[in-house]
Amino acid sequence: MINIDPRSSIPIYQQIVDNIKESILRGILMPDERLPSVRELARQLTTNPNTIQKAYKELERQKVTYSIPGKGSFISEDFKQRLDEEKMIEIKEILKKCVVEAHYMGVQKDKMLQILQEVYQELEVEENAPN
Amino acid sequence: MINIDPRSSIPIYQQIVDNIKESILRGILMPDERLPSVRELARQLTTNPNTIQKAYKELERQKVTYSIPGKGSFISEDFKQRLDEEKMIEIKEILKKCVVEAHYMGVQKDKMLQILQEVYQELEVEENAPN
Amino acid sequence: MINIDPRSSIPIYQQIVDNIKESILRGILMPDERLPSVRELARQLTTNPNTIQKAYKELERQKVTYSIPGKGSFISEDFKQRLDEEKMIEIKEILKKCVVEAHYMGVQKDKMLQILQEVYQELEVEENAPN
Amino acid sequence: MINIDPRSSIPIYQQIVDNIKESILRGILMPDERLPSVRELARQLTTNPNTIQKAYKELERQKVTYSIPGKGSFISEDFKQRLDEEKMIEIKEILKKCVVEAHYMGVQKDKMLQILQEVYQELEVEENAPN
DNA sequence: GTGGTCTAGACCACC
DNA sequence: GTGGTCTAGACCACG
Repeated sequence: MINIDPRSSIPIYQQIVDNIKESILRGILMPDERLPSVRELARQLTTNPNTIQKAYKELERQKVTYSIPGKGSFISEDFKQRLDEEKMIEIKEILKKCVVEAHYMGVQKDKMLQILQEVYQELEVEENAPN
Repeated sequence: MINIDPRSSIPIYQQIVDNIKESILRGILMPDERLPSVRELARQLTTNPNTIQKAYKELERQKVTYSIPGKGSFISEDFKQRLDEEKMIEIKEILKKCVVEAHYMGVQKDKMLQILQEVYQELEVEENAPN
Repeated sequence: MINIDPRSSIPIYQQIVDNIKESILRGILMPDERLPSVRELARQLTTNPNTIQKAYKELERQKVTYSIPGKGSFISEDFKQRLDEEKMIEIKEILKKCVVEAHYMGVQKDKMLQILQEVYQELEVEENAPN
Repeated sequence: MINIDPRSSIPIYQQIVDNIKESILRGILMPDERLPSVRELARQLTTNPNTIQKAYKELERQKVTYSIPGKGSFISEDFKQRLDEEKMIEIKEILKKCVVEAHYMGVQKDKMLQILQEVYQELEVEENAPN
């Protein structure tokens, strides 16, 4: 389920964090579901338990999961953070970088909008709840 | 013109690269325009010349600029790379990460599309060229 | 009566100990009153009897309760330990940590004194015995 | 400056975090001041660099410090977090535990208030700014 | 030189 | 069994 590229410049623990957060969005992981144990996942991914531990702790810090010592790590209830100005700027910054890169590949505005739509479709997330 | 945040986790040389690429998109820097010399920019940003050198080298590698030995670095003609499958996936990956983060801040699909539009407006780029 | 949060980072047995000590202070549990049996409480809290056992043992160690083999655990008479220098330092240390955390939340001295008063009121303890 | 008790049940990295936060409050560490490097402090405290790293990262996560890779870790500007309801409850919980413990040592309300005052004096913090 | 990541292997408390 | 902490030693990118 979790796919890691050890050659990527993105740290392994970060890849795990991203991967799990995406799985939750996809509905593959449900609230209160138990994640593999640190040792178990370490064996699966043939990495060091410390690396998994780091990923799990980061997830817990972000309140994406909660851990019960002696029991395991579990998916939190779905929640929404406060959307403050700072985070809005952060999203915009990443999008801007995306747009700049896209420009150099000849991808223009309407194409980008289309790709964004596709991304949502691939995540199988229908977030446009009817008002 | 170039704004650097030395406290950011993004390497300084990378910030410079991003900054210049954005300026080109905005039309602030025009083709064949000369960039400041390494020493000049290093003084302006009160940073290490080696860092500037690294940024300029990276820009050249990406063919965003070209250099004439003894003259300096210059902005390349506007160009479009071939949009291969690999790069498409790359864009999608970044967008996906953006979408996942946005989800946890309660930002949904239509809001994201709107933000993307805003980003294009702020870049003052009219890329919807007639086909 | 006893409220346990299995997701808390505080060990369950510790939560039980704290909970019972607080109940005694509130006057909910009176001297010589019998605590539920280990099995009984384990069922109530849907937890492992070993955990309850550990909590009861800790309470007895602290002389908060006493046990009569074959009968059960009972609340001790109200007592005051000798206030030695060591324990005074211990209290101060915890308070200091509290003050440091409060500072970073913008809570200042007079507010902290007020909160401390509130805590006493909520515990419904009138400890200002006439000297 | 930093004092560690390796026999304490409190993790070493946590002791370091607490210690530095207290030093900032005392005015011993000032904004933008540089902390010892990870390796340097590890040598001073005869602990492992990883442990120091963990402490420094936790401080950064709490925005108490900021780090510039290749330069070091620095004290952030003084700041106040939003005081939300959740954190208020947290402070109260710790204070309550403090009060319960104090009770068993025969320390009563007025004595506690006095101790709290002393703690503030020892921290040499005069936070009752005139309005 | 710095911080950041990772591995290998150990010990502990908790349930 | 679980997560949490710690040590010892390694490699990397950055400036």
